Amino acid sequence: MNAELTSLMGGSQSMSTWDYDCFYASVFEAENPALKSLPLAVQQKQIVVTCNYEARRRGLRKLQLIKEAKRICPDVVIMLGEDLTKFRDASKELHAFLKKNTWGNRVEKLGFDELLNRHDLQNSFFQLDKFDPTVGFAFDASTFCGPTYPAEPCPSVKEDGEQLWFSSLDVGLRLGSHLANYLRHQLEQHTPYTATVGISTSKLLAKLVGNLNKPRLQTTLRPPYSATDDGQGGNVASFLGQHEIGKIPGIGFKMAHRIRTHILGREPNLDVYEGLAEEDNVSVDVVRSFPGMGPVKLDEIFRGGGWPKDIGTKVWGLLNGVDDTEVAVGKAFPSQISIEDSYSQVDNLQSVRNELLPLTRKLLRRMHADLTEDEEGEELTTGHATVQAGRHLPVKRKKRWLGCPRTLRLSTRSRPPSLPDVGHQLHSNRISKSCPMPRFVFSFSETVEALAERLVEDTIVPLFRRLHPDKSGYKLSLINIAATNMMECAGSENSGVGQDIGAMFRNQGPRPTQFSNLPAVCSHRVTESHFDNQHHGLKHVVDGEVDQTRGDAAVLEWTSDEDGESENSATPHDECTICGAFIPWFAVQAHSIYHSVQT
DNA sequence: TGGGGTCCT
DNA sequence: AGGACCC
Repeated sequence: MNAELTSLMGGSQSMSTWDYDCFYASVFEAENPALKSLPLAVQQKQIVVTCNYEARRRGLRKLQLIKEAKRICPDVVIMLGEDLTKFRDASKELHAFLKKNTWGNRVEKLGFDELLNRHDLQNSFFQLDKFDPTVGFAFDASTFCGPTYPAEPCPSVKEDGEQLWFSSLDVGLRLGSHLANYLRHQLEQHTPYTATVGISTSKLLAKLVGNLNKPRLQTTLRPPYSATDDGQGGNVASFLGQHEIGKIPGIGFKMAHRIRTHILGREPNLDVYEGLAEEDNVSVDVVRSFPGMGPVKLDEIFRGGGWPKDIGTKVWGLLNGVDDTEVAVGKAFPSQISIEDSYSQVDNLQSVRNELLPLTRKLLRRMHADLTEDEEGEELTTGHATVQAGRHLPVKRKKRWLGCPRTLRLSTRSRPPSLPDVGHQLHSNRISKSCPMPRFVFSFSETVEALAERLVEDTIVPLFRRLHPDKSGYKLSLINIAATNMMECAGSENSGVGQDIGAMFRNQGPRPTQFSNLPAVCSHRVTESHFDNQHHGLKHVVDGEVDQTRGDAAVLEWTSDEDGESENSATPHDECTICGAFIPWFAVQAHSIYHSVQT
């Protein structure tokens, strides 16, 4: 394996990004399944923040004006989604689902509907026992599961008997694709939600490749990633190169604008409504091959923008498919909680007070929901432990703070003077003031209602006066209250690296009952017709009726090691000295752990 | 154009 | 305290 490849793999082999399909709309559909067959849009103020696929089929889009949506699709069903509570709750459930199936708590959240999951193939349970399919799950390691980019392997590779790149990268990605498929089906079985997944070796690549097959499918970026010796370009370069520069995660509106301006030699025409004009598109390929382009040039392009010091190097890396950022460990609580609302016009102190009170109540409720736990919380998380704790019933539920915000921040946005402004809405207009979070808000003995009133009068109104010293003259279009500067409270658990091995054993594989229809050993390969891309939105699970063609049994069939794989296999296997099963290298460690806890 | 979040300077 | 980025 060459050094470039090692760098692309980042040592982590494989990871996936999970994107829950039209998330807000799915939450409403989960509440009321009758909505599934109707065009459904979720509204915040004047816009459609998301809509289901039936609505998209009829021409609706995300971030469309409500007016426009109603014009295009008069019978659209509209749900109000300004209160995020139910979405946040659903998001937590989905995070918990993936976390319990992942070693080392390597599940990072990006917003409410996106997760990054670092696969841990050393510890994941594949093919643990060839004769007992209930341990782990079986799969055909000679194929990728589900759609890939490119769809077919490079022809030149097949001719090449040596298959230089047929390495741990291949194995890791194949495995990643099967693991993702397994987990997607688990998700669909156990929750009302569906997800779209991208599998690759970095956040950058996994996120982008996941966009290729959108609802309810997965896509894996195939090797070879880097250029091979015979001059074939790698798939990373060909895949990334086609993307418009602003589509690359990490290159936002401002940086994309600077790059386009430099490449085009003029300001792009930015129609805020139509997006970027076709002739102003600048692809990654064009940027990368622009004369003199490199980290130094990029630093020059970004000079004076207040970006981090090493931004040129970082962006050059992204353009070349290099993203070394680790999947973060899932945090026990957020590092900031904020509540905001927008208004047509708030212009006097009494209206401000009227708006501050409900916002503050919501903030305090959120602090209780997200930053506290029951004193005996961890003992009560599983049914098993509940029985043991039952001896002490009735249990006194004492709450305690897990995290403690030390700062309170008030932000406002003023309505811009109503100039028929052709200029872009580049600056956000928000201003803020902060102060220490008063201690009394952490009291468990007073009601949220009482605490909120006190907080508004004692703390937030004074903050507001500092923020807007002039008695009048402000026209607020937004107020935001935030609890920030979060500190971990003493005594909270150190949610370190994968401690509950027992729980992982219980969760890594399907329950035995799910395999009750399976023969103990299946020796045929998974056929094409089993893959999701063959049903492409045709078959769905309808209200509790499970579509058998999508179940574990159909998708996760076994391929025996000895026939297809052994002679030309690039996947090393070891024979287990205890049970005699052939174990791929990546599962050896997990397999031995399996034996060690089996007794 | 919403109601959230992250990290960096 | 603000500004970039993300969804």
